Amino acid sequence: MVSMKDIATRCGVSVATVSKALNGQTDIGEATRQKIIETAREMGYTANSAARALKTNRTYNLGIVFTDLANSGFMHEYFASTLTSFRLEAERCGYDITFISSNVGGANTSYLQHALYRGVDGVAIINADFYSPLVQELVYSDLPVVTLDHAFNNRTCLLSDNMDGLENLVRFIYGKGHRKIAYIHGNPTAVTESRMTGFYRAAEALGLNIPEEYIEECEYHEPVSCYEATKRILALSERPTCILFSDDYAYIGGINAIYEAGLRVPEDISVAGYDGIHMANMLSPRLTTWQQNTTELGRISASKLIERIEHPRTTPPEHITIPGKLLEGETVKQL
Amino acid sequence: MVSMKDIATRCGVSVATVSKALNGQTDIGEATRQKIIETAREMGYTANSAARALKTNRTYNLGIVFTDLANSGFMHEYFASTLTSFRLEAERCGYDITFISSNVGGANTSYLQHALYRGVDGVAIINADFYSPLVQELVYSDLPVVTLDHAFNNRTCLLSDNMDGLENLVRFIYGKGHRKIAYIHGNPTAVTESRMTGFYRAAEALGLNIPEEYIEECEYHEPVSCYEATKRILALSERPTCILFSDDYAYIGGINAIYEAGLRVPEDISVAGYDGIHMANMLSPRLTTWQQNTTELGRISASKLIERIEHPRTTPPEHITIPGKLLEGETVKQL
DNA sequence: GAATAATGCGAAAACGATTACGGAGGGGGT
DNA sequence: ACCCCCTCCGTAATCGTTTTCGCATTATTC
Repeated sequence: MVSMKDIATRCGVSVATVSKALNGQTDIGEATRQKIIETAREMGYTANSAARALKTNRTYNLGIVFTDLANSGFMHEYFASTLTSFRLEAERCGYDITFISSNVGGANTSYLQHALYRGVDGVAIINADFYSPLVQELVYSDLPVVTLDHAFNNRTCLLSDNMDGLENLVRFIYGKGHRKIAYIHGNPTAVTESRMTGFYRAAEALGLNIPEEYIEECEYHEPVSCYEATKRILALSERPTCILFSDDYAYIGGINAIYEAGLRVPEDISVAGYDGIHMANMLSPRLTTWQQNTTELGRISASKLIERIEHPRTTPPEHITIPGKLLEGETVKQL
Repeated sequence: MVSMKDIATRCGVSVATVSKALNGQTDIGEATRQKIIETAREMGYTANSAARALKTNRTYNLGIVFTDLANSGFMHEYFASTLTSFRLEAERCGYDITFISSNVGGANTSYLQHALYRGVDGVAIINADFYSPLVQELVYSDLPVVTLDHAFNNRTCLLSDNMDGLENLVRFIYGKGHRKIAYIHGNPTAVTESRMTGFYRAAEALGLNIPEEYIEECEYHEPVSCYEATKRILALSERPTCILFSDDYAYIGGINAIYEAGLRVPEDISVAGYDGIHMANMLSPRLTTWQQNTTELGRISASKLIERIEHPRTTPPEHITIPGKLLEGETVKQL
């Protein structure tokens, strides 16, 4: 590997001069700068990020906590998509991305330890168990941190508009004439809480009476558990006219239960999902759902994190809500 | 940040001793070692990977080339899943993962430049345009490299058994009594070529006559283009009894075309996919497909890459094929 | 032409670790 | 008592940068 020293000797200048020339310092003559840049190109010079990081204490590396909780062996489109746009924005700003996990090489280190070891400039927690002490430790460390879909005091955080989303969804369904609406929600998290609040808020505002049996729980992103919850609801003596599912993917299980019961969508029963994954539009009938703006979620979380890294004094922590939008689809029938 | 120097002064030993104690060198007395380890823990010491990398020329970082070609804004489950298990295995061996892209911070660098800058110990090319000169440059550099689903001379590579997969799929369908089999293949890549070969090999071995019109092209993972290709096939005067789709996800488009034509699966027409994504089992009827073993693909590519990094002399490059398996599903009818 | 200011460059320390080499001290063999 | 050999630890160089400070040299001003 060719280093600055090689360039320096070749150009007959000092290493300091090479460094300054290559980094655009102003106290270098234009002629020498050009010569240095040129020979750097010729010799195939590549900077050494480790040396730079050692000296400057900046790595231009962002840590990502992305734990596949469900362990389902593949990534939820919501997270995958958010991650993709996060990465895009980070790279646009000159940052690379490293996964931060809590045990590397058998050594059972903490997230924070790992982040410090790698010297990342900041961390985005995209997907993790927010209640775990390891996450708490990381969040309240000195590192710039942004979290996704879970708010911490005095830390910036990006939220999908879960409450509004569900409220709007219910209002839309209500507008179609439905009064008996069931909700199969996901496992309890901050996200679920928000959505439940939205659900009940709409119900109250609209004067809906929601019997207890209309509320079921399933596991997010798990069609099988959704299939079973759906069966329980379909077995009720007073069946709802519309079922809201925890998410679009789990809905695949729900629709199976519905078909098995010999019902058609939306003729016999209406349904709606949540997430707005790509597939929702491909199904037939097209699924009515609330689309979260993952592109913005990823982009903004990256840019806010970088802002906090580069201008810590002038960037206060904030809680930012990214609005989604209704995908009308065809699965909610006008009554 | 507490460094080795701090520990050294606290323990009344030299920095060298601290380093050796912490790294398990044998020329340190047991008593001093314990004392050093203990105070390191007390003081909350974390090693500095940059300094270590600078000195040792090893980062314990693996580069990943993972370009979302389709730009579909979300990750294909096949790649996402492979990536997940790659990461798992890498972390088990004490390696972290960094994305390598060809332009960071506006500077239009090459993959190789980026990899060298970050000093990764090796690179896995999971998803990229293998014909691009940037990839070629990377593959034939001095860095240890493994590629996925695209073989290069003298470089280790992991292949899903695309040829066998398609051949077995066709044989299975043939076994169910089908003789008129259409194939909507994906856009031309090395993978597509293998699958086509498998398709024709089976056809020839079984004495099938495949008219030209039975072969259509669509874009991988793109239901809309698959929808159109399917329509073209359904419009043929002599309609096939079974259609093979490029992949399970694109199939969503195909099924829509089939339903639109008023046909039922598998009563009126049989279908099969490829990939074996999670959803295939959730659909109703359950999709017949060939499941690629993404878990093994990811795991083995990581372990082979690490092997080549750690024992370059004794690890020859190899081309490894990972077998998949048939998911029978319910979409191929017994004729 | 002298004083001052601006410009261009180098010396050297520092970042935090690793490692080859050497040396002190103690124990054992003869 | 002598020599040799372990055991255990320190010295110092080194990895490739960045950055402060200072020193020449040249330009500017009166």
